[in-house]
Amino acid sequence: MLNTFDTTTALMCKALGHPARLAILRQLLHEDRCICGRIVEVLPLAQSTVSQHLKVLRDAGLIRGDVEGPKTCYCADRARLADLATALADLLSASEKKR
Amino acid sequence: MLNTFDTTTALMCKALGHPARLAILRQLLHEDRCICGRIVEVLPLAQSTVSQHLKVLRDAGLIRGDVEGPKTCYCADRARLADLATALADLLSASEKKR
DNA sequence: TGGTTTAATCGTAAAAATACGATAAATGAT
DNA sequence: ATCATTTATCGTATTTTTACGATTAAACCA
Repeated sequence: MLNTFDTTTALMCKALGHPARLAILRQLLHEDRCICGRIVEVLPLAQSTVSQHLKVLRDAGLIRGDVEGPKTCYCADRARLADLATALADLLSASEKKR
Repeated sequence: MLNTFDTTTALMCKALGHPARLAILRQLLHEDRCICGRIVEVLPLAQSTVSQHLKVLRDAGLIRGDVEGPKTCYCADRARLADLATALADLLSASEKKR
């Protein structure tokens, strides 16, 4: 009754299920690439908290982070986000067929 | 930096951010309408727990529940789910334009 | 009316999430 | 080599989530 689809989709949804993380993702989509410090500037949260949120997003596969010297440059994984949007749309369309 | 979009979208994502709730939604999409007891049959969770998950989904606007005598008949709000899929897709396409 | 069925709510325990400051680790600059 | 910058991680307190059994409330049936 709960399958792989559920757990991976739920993981992504869960990652987006916090306003701060959604804001972080939007920031990354907007600026394309940015370092942790930039996000700390924009959000009213401590550096350690932002770092924690970035980890959640990364673990869900929604963003990637390249270490560049002492900095880490983050960017959104657009394909994964597209996958999620598709997964939700598919959930709907699969059930439409049998109506 | 965190707006209405973020909070409402995050609320829906958060509701979907648990495998059991995703399974419940899928069940409702599949069977179109079903009562709480039916979901309890399908999931390995206690009645009170299922009821709690149904409340979370309802508060997020993803499902609706009609009281029918002693039973409550739940159904998925397809429009809201479509809205979420669209919101995520828009998030992407809005950022594509400026690349 | 009394008993049954159904679902919500209450109370509660355990686990997870959230936020922070402090610290550590790594790199770059002087 | 030392110092500054940047980010991850640690430790921790607080809040929230999750799950359960027990109880309540409402409606139906006999």
